[in-house]
Amino acid sequence: MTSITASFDQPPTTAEEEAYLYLQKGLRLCRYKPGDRLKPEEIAAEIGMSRMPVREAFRRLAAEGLVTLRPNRGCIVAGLTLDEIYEIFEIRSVLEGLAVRLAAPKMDPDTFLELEQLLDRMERAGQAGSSDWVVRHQEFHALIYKLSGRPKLIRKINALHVVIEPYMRIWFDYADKPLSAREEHERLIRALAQGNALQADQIMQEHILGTAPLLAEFASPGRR
Amino acid sequence: MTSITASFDQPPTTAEEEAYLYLQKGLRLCRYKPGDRLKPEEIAAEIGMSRMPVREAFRRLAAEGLVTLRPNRGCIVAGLTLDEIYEIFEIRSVLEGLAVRLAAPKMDPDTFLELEQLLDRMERAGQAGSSDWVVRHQEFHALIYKLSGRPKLIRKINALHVVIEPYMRIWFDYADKPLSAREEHERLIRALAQGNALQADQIMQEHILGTAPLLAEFASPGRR
DNA sequence: GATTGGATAAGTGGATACAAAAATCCAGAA
DNA sequence: TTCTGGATTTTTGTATCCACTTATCCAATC
Repeated sequence: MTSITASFDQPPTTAEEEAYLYLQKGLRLCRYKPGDRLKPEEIAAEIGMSRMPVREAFRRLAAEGLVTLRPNRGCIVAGLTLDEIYEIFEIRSVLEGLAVRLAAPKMDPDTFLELEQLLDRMERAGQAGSSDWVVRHQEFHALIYKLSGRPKLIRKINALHVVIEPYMRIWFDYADKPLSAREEHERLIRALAQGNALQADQIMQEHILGTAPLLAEFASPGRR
Repeated sequence: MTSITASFDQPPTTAEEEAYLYLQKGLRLCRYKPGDRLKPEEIAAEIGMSRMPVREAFRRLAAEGLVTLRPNRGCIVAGLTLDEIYEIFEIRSVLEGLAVRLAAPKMDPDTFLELEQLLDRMERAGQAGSSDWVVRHQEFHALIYKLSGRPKLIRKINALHVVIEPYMRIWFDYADKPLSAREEHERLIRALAQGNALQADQIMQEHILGTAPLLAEFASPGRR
């Protein structure tokens, strides 16, 4: 249905697009690790093109903060310090808080039902220990954000999610998240159903800032 | 001192960098208008390089939302609809609110003094009708944000400022801003001086959302 | 007069080539 | 052994070239 991360709907139309998606995927799946050097020639060979489109893809990724580009020094996978992870969570908290605040007045019974169903599926997936939980969780949040009707805001939120995905992945793999998150999610949709925008905002901010310390615990070893 | 917008400190080290700064400047100063088509060849000729670095600069600008890039259709200067301007102001309000909230605990007497001095200079520039007001105003805000100690947050705020600069420019030229803003600025630094983070956040959000309608008034005619 | 089809021009995307910069390697000296 | 300086290799930055897509223009047709 609605994916929180960028749409992979249509196949890439240009080589640059293909390179961009290929690299983004590699970064999100941790195929490339922080500090790794991405060599244009190598990557170009992997996907069967010349260095040029790859270089252009680098520029985009750099603008999104996924890699660092230094003149004559090539492209380095950007890592996040603990402070930076926290900072991104702070930013997320206000952006996603804003999104739910704006979504609250647009809540309708149909959407409420859909959200409850997603919660149920999350619950089941969580109990089964299925990785499906992550996907449903993203759908749950994406659905709410979409309600806000703010495309630019949603783009910014998604961009941040891509940046922290490698760190979230560590967390998802080890932490016992479904239990802790469940109650907050229910409080959230209840506030939304009541049209209590400020409370929903508040819950979302706590929801996000609450996960930051947990994540730091897993992200810290081996991080600069 | 501290400039709110990107640093023009050192001269560009690569042709791509030069193209990027050249284009960004052109966009900020409204030399290129929304809907204009930017032809790589033309621009490359203007600054004495080939199309390649210009194309790469386009990618960065596109990632920042300043231009739109469509396959085989070239590079179009992005315009903002009224809705999009509002949306950006909403995003700004929470981001800059967060920045002052985080700045509050780090406030010290020296900085307070510096802020007051900047307010005075703004006051004088405003009464003289000098465009200096805009620069001081940016310095004032930049100083507070810097206090927050959140580099990524500051970068995001600055990026948004670049996007709306052409619209702010219209507003600065016509509106009677110093009078309306003065009181809010004073309330802001008073809240900061008292370490009242939440109140400072609140004031900042109101400060930003309050200017949005004024700006829309000027931005609307002729905008799609 | 408006519309359509196709020739022509303009522009874009990508590969290759080449110069310049950085990284690497290795021999010789301390 | 460790450090240093320079030659070699690798990699990056940019220009140029070619193929292909899109835009423009003009004439033939309705």
